Amino acid sequence: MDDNLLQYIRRYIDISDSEFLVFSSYLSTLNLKKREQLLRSGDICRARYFITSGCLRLYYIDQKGHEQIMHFGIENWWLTNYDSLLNKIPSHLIIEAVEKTQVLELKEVSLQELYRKIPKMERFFRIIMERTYIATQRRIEFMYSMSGEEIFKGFIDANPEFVQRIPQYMLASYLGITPEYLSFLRKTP
Amino acid sequence: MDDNLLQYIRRYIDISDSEFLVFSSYLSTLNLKKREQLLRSGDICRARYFITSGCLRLYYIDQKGHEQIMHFGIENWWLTNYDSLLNKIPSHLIIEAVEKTQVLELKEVSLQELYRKIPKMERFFRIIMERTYIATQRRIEFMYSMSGEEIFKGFIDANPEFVQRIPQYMLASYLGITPEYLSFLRKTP
DNA sequence: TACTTTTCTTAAGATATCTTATTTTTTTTC
DNA sequence: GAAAAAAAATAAGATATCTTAAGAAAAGTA
Repeated sequence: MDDNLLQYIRRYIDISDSEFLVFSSYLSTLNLKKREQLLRSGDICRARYFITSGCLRLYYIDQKGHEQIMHFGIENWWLTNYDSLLNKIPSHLIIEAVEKTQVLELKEVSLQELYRKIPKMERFFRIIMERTYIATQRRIEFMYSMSGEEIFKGFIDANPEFVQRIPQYMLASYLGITPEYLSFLRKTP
Repeated sequence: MDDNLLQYIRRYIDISDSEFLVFSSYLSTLNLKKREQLLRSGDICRARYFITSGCLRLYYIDQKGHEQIMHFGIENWWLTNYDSLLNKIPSHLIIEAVEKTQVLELKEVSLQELYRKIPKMERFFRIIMERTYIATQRRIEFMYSMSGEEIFKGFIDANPEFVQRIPQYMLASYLGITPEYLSFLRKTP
């Protein structure tokens, strides 16, 4: 379990076994049932979550009462509400398990302490942030330039296995179309 | 000029005058005329740009030949194509001056050297990245939950002075609507 | 000042996407 | 394994937004 994480970290920085042990000591494992929430609307987010198995979604409820999914997170992704976490403001985003999910929790206070103990973790999280940002940029570009139909077809082509894993109405929300329209698009060849 | 930058950096990290001098030595000042390009389509992006005055836009040309503006940058913002910069791939995004603009150029190779000399710059750019990401997240959320009309009205309410500064067709592109539709929305009360 | 280029407006017709409502299918729960 | 709940499909009508095309206004240039 933690071995997977070690490999993941070593993709980005050199870290000794002993340093990794220190890092690990700051993490706690959480097991979530389907639909269990890690972050509730109104609460201030206090931690980052590294997903070891399963799938999370980050979403909010809009004025019309509809769920809007901003992100999904799967194995080997970090997920949190950065705005709430770093600016210490109540979250209107919800983090919830789409399926049975296991995460490693890294509390933000612990992380600040960790930065002091092992300064190179600063580098690690810089790199993670850069990569997260790039992924988001690509997504914006994708959604800017295409119609709903192209977004939908492009997404299932690029992520066929993931599409199988989540309910269709969640995919629709993530892609920014209604479930009915998605259903309509599925039919058309 | 550089004093403004120093203040800006000290908002996020403690940095001594001498450390700042080292940092400054890695920067070069560039002056751009309106429409001059900092990054051309097809080139690999090699630097980050800190805008000291003026306005840049980051955009691409879509399949239909239309400009799609992903971002604007104004005073005290960093702008670059992170995907091209960090993954060393040719950029299809263009960075161009909307008006007469002055930037400080920080080459990526220099930055890697700087991280070694002054490790706390690692922290600085981590924080900048986090803030940049949060700004983008907020924007996605904004655009997800609203119609074109609401996006437009919300944006001019939030950024009245900026709206004055750029041509309307650029604003339309940034907001993801056609200039004709924007023009139509402006009339309706 | 006049000329050229760029930007903005207007309006009619076209279309992508949403709404609402109903039915069918699949999944969950007891 | 039956009942209940959740998810998906279907379809008709409504609407937000785009397309196209032309003319007006503004800005840049000689």
